[in-house]
Amino acid sequence: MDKGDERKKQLLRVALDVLIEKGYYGTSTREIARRAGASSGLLFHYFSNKDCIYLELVKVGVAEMKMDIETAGNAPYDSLLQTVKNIFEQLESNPSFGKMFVFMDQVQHTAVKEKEIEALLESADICRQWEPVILEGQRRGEFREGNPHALCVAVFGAIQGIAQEKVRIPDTPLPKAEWLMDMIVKRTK
Amino acid sequence: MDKGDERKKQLLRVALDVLIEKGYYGTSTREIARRAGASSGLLFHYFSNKDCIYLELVKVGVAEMKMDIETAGNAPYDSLLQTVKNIFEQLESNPSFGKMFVFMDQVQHTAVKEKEIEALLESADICRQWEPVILEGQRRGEFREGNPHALCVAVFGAIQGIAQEKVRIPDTPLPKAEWLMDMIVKRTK
DNA sequence: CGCAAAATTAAGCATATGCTCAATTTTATG
DNA sequence: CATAAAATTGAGCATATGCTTAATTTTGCG
Repeated sequence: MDKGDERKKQLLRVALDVLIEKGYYGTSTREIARRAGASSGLLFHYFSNKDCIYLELVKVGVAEMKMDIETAGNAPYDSLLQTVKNIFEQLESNPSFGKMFVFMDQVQHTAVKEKEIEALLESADICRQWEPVILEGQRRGEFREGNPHALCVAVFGAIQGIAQEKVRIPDTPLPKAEWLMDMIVKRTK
Repeated sequence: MDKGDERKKQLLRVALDVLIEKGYYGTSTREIARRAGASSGLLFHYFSNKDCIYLELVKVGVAEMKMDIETAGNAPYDSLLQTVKNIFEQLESNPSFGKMFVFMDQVQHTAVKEKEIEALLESADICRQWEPVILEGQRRGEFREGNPHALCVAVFGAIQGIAQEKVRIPDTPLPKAEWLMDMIVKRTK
């Protein structure tokens, strides 16, 4: 039972809440400490500085955003549908998952001059992740023609926007994953 | 040529940029003034306090978000399609339009204890705006069945998320408006 | 118990912040 | 040009911030 490690995790949880509420620059180390029932000194005992807390959370966020699309041989439609379904399920059941969406979105619009953070964000150009599956779907003639990047933007943007709404108003009803898929499959009418 | 009014507008423009970059709490009145080539004193000559600048921008944002869907007798599909097309055209041609999207999204996740701001945000539950047209489309059998609120969330969330991506990476290719419509029209296959 | 390692605190420093105010410069107009 | 209104400045107060440091308490363990 590493008591110190528990405190650290707790401080990170609180930090995420405050960061979502007030943004990076508006989040004071004092408030994080106070809300966690600790002193400023203690916070700086566990984290060498404020940036370091932020960086740690961004790392978690990037990892969480990388939803592995099991393109392993599966049909592009099925694997994408399953991925979207997974995300929606997590949004319904796990509030901190949605929070991370909001946090990461905020991170991407916040100018923080930290080399390491910028590198992390580039490594996780989350939107483009979907491009290979979409290309494969187009090759097979299952997905509609058009700029594959634009198709990525459509489906990923939708997920992002829907997640934001869900966090803001938790009882928001989520659309069906199939509806989103209809944006990218080839029309038959 | 009201010189003072021009300054005020300029200060508001700069304030929007800084607010998007750093969030409400991280935006200092000094920085707004400095970036606008003015002194702190001048800023407080035009705005009685920081909240007042924020409020003014939120007002503009709320107004800009209320895209009037001309449901006037038009078929729901056509009027919705036209609305989405308009939004995408503005996103391509007018960068400040996209910025407002990002700003308003940030506003909705930022806890600022200002009665007036909360009231404004409620008055502009932007997502639900679309519900009447969607209901009419369902009544006519043109739109798919399902929770109309969820259909709103799908199409509005998508627009929101796409706008965010466009602001973050300006050369992002936008999806076609018709693709978004495919989320809500009744499938024929 | 004894005692070192770990957890925690409180005070404090240098700097940044929101905002005020008296004073100065610029502008417009008779 | 004169003069009042408008625009603008810069110093300054009270408070909040990031972070340090020396000191104190709590914890685990032989």
